[in-house]
Amino acid sequence: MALEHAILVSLEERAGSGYELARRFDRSFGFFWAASHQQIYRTLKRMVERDWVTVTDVAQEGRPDKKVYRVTDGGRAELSRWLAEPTEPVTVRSELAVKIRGASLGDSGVVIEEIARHRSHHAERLGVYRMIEKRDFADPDSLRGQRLHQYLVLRGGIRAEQGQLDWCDELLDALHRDRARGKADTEG
Amino acid sequence: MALEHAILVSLEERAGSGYELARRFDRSFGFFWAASHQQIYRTLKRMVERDWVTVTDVAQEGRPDKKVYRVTDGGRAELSRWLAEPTEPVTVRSELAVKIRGASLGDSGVVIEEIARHRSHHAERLGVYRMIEKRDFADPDSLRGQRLHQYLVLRGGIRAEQGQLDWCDELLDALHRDRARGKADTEG
DNA sequence: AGTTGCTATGCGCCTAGTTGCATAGTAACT
DNA sequence: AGTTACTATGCAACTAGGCGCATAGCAACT
Repeated sequence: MALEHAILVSLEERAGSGYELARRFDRSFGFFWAASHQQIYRTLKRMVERDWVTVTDVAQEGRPDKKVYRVTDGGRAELSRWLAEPTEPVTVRSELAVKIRGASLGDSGVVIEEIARHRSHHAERLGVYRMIEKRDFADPDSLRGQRLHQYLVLRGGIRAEQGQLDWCDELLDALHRDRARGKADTEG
Repeated sequence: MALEHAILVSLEERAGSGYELARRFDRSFGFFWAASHQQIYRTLKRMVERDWVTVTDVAQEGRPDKKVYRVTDGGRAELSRWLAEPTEPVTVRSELAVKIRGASLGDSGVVIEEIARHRSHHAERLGVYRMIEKRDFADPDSLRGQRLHQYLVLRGGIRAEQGQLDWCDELLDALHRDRARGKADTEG
């Protein structure tokens, strides 16, 4: 699993608390890896036990104390080990695809509505990603190192959302035409 | 979760045993939903308890007896209910993306090798899907109903694999150029 | 007689992840 | 004084899924 490793990467870039990590996972890191705060706190606890990170209590003004986590040498070693280890390519697991296969057996109208809902979702995500691309990475050819890597991950998100969006359009077009033909058959 | 619903859809199209379902999930259904035989047997057992399917022992010649599962009215009702229920769009969860972000902190060479490995994987899957598309769906405009839905799901698989492949190419190109620039800096 | 391979079913343990709930300080608004 | 919102942490129970292992009939080959 990669949540631990995603946390190691994030903490290497900048030390922080569980709460801060959760916010990072909501934003840039969450482009490709969602994690709830419960998961993050539990994982951090385990990582402390394994000596991959250390924790320091930090008093704050005007807000509750926080625990700042920092990567140890052991954590860096684990990250190197994991980077060199092959991982399985993602298996696509699409509930929407199951629903499309099920459309023959039920009301295809509700499936079409569902696809439209997914289309909106992906269009919105894509809009956010495109905005970030334009705002933060105006000159991609000049990027290097960490900044380049951030850009490339964003590109992956853009490609994934664009792909889903295009598929939704293909689905809606084909299913609408199929319905129209079915109606013509009944009437004619 | 959709494994139960994927099984319902598959069994509605044709009744079968756990073993047969496992093979279907290895083939067409597995384009978008992988499931091990252990998972399928366990899920079928639960589905019998819920009266979504019935089971009949069938003696066979030259091979072990099998248990054939059939969808009940209750199962069909559940499938309808689920089809109408909104599902969350898939959150992309890419270990490869985590590794790219980690490349700044470790050996970018091993990350490039990993991307190349993923590229091969996606190229191979895409090849299989394209072959099926050409062989089984030569005239997509004429498709209707169940056959159309099968084709549309395959199209989703093609789009997903093509997207991953293109991203891998973009990654390899950018990371190679970044390395070459770094080398030029050291030498110059 | 032994091995390999396909068909066929299933259990037990573990990890990862989700859901719901609980606590608590501070600030700003009503 | 009460509500809402943000910061900050965490547990308990549950579900899904993966990994390893076990059993067993039959066929074909060695």
